[in-house]
Amino acid sequence: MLTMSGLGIAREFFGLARQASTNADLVQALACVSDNLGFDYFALAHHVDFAAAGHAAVRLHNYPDEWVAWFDDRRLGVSDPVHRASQATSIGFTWQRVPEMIRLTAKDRYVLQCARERGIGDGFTVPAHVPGEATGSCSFAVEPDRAVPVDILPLAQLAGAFAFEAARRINGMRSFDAHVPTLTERQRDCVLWMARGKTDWEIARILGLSQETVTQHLKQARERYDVPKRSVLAVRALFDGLISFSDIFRR
Amino acid sequence: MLTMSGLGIAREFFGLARQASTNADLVQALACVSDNLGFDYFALAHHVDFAAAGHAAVRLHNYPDEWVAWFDDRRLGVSDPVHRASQATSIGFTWQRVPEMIRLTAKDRYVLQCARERGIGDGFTVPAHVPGEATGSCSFAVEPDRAVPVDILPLAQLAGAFAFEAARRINGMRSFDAHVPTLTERQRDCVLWMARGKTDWEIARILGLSQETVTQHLKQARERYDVPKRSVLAVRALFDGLISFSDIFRR
DNA sequence: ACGCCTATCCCCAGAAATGGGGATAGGCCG
DNA sequence: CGGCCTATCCCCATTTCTGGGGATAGGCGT
Repeated sequence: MLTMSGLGIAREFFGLARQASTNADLVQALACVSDNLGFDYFALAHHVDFAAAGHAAVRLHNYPDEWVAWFDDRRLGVSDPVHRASQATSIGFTWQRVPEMIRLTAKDRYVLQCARERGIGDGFTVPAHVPGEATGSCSFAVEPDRAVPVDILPLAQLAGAFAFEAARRINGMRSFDAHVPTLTERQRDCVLWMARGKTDWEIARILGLSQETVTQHLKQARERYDVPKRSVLAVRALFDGLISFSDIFRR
Repeated sequence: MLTMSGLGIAREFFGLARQASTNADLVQALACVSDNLGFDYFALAHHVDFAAAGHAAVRLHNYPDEWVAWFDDRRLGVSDPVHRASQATSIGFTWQRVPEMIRLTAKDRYVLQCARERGIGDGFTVPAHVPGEATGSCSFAVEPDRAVPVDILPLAQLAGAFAFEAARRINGMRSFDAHVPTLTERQRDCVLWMARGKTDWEIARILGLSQETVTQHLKQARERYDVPKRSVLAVRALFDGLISFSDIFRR
């Protein structure tokens, strides 16, 4: 449809992706950019067992039905070698490089071989990960007899990243009805140390309080969030940004 | 506008970043691209308390010394609002959008104000996250009286992403010791229901297992992640993308 | 001064989780 | 085939958490 070249393709795609308000819009935009960049297929997906958790995950693609059925039958969403490799890098990679990135098992090689037999040759995958959300990626692929257009890979990198973010926006990955309880400083401190795996007694030592006081703070924090267990308290506190993964993992 | 000169800048930078074998090389390349894109500053960093965990983290920048000293004094590596916001998205964002992305505290506003007073105005931050590694980002900033060059932000997005990956390569972040444990299907199921606040007994009812089996699955999951408490297990499973907030909150 | 929030401390009983030790059965892979 | 992983079940003792009930003290605003 559109004749685009170089960054013109990119500019056009960003406009489409930004305006897309439905997954159908995004599929159309991806099909367009994928075609213009010289690819045969695109696939934007969360790395989940799609059959089991379909409603919470996004998957947009124009892969052959036969391949998708085969993929889902074997529940490859999380164990697919390309998906696994995409968890080892922050930018896009061609599938030729997968063996350098992860240890391929016999099963992985079998998966790649089967993909080839079903029309999927080489490809380029842009990983996308947001802490607290399912890992995902946006891939562009060519048929077995064709080569990945290496010259435009930076553009594919951009398109993949923008497309994934558009998918997050469209599918409300971050939307959340307000009602965010406020915790006191001490309650937050206790929640943070709790999320780090400390017992009430240990938190008491760390903060210089009595064990009873820490228990009380966490009890009140649970009450404010109206959750029954500290594991949910940690999750909710993370989701609301009360504490962050960096907070928890820093030493 | 995305101009041919913009594309030229990008091409040149990718070459430099790919060839860079030391952090000094990368700093030089970043300074060059930052300048050419119309920014005054760049900062590529892991979101950690740099003073405390400097050896394991990367930080390359050309910020004013005064600002960095102020930043480190307050250990803002993890709580800096821009860093926190970068954990809520998969692509770059201008700092003006931070208030839409996270809840700003009074302290956050103070931090942003102080940055302004120390020569840092608006900016554009590209998040970079690899499961199992510290979150990080690559930012480009302008002085308070200048505007972020919005037209070239896609190029900044690309440059930031490539620069971060180059930093990972140069600093050997691709170590396999940051392993993400694999859980079995059942273990994952149990972790998910646990993160939703269910007791072992309840999970057993839900999954049609005995309470002992659920206890066992969660025990083994904790062992694989080498964590002592289910709250940490929930946090780690979230961080690694094994389960997601959408999984937990969907009903 | 009074109400409200916060932080701190205390007690108790019962439920739940943790950390050991086991066993059986099926599937997959070399 | 024999070893390894997985899923399922079971027992035990101890620790930890949860959900009730309290108390004292300071700060803050009206």
